[in-house]
Amino acid sequence: MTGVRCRFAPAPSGSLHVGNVRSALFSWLWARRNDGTFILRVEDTDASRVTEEAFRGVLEDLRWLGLDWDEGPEVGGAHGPYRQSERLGIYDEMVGRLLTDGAAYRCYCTEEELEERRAAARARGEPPGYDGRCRRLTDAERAAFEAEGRSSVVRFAMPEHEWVLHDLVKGEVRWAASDLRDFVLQRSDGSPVFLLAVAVDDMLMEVTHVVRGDDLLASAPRNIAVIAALGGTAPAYAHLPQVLGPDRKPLSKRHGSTSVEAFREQGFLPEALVNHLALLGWSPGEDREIVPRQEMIERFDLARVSSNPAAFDVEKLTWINTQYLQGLDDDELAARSVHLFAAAGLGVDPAMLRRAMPLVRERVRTLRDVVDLLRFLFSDDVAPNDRAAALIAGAPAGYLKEAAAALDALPTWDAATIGTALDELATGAGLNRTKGWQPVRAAVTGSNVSPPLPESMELLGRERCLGRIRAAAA
RNA sequence: GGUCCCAUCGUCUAGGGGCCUAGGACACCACCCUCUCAAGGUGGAGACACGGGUUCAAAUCCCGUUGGGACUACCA
Repeated sequence: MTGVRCRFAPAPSGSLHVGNVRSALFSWLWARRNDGTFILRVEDTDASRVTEEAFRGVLEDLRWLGLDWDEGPEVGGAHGPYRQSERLGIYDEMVGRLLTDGAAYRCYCTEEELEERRAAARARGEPPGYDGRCRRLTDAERAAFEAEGRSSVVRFAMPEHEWVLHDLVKGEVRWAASDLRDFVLQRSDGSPVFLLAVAVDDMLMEVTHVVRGDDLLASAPRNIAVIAALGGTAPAYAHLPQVLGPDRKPLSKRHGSTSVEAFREQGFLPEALVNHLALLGWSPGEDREIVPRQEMIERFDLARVSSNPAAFDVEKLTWINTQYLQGLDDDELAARSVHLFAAAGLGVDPAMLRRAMPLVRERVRTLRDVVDLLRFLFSDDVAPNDRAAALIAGAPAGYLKEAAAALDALPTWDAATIGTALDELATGAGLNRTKGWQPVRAAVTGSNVSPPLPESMELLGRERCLGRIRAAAA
């Protein structure tokens, strides 16, 4: 008896969008939860649109998210190959079997004819699917079409009875026989259609649980029928509700930056993204929100997955991200930020970056915030932003010049000493700490917002601080 | 149009007949803390779509209405 086998079968369209990732995650969680096998299968039969780069993007995203696969591209497995483009021969063979068994038939209807009859059926208020005409062709008629040189597709002869699916999250779903019409398995150019490939692969790969979006719910009975016709055992199905965008429309390219890549570039941690996605349609119970991976695996249960759609909430993701960010130690936080500094065109001194971590940890929501907050350390271009310029302009006459002199005279350069000096300076000018420190902050960092000032200045070094303050004073 | 799916605070959810004058989280508001910004703390506002049933009792079960969504291809 084989254990639980789950799969994720994305079309390689570049970076995965988070709705797909949620499906991948739940499938992965179910496999892990049951000490089962997680399979990655790439649905790349639509060769025209698939690039090697898009394929790599999918693998990269999954790895970044920590959704490791036991069978699939680059890791192999006993049920390969795992790219549908490499399985074309298998689909051919299966179509042949279906044809000889009479479970499928050649259909010679042209697109125009189909369209016409569809429109007519619809006008009569009947289900618009294929009417089954070629299913009943006589040998003579078939021969005539062949002689005529008509091209043909292979259609599946859908058994005419009611279909019942016991979906793991939707419960019992029924379809009347009349609603499930004969569908195309193989196009006239010989290429397999999704419905065929999925069924064949799930069967051959011995998948036990198909966890996917509920936009595929209606294709379940077709998948099952094909597998049955092939003599296989159909897997159990769990159709997940859609992930919605802020406008409550299914999340799609229309919502712009919803790709894993985009979130990574915006400075989100994979564990935060995973955590948020896990909470969409599933709840760990006990009012838990932050759920570490291991615990997520232990608590996950398809039976507890909700069947109503959930909207992806960047605000909540951001909050979750800060929770994880605060849990990172200095080395990790620094290491995870480095690539974003590079992306921002900033070269970093690793030691200095590392020392700055305690200053920013509790004031960043994304890794990009780390870059924004620390930019002044790694770039001497600190032209003040508008608010900073206003602070500098609003300082008492000669205030910054005085500050430079006082700081220059300090016996030692450490946060405590700097802080005391700044306070004395402020009191001398009749200002409170807030008012007194802000102009200095603006001069040193170019911004009205920064990590704690004395500590920041210690890190920056006396010379660079003085240079900036004098420049601002001028 | 047909078939199917879905319906608790703005959002994610807990809830699976009495424990609910509906709990938690994000966001929001106020206050506290405070060198800016955050983080943190305290408090606040905020929901069972509607209408019928069933039942001693319904957010929870059933039906309908309304509203969303999916599918309805030689797309996946």
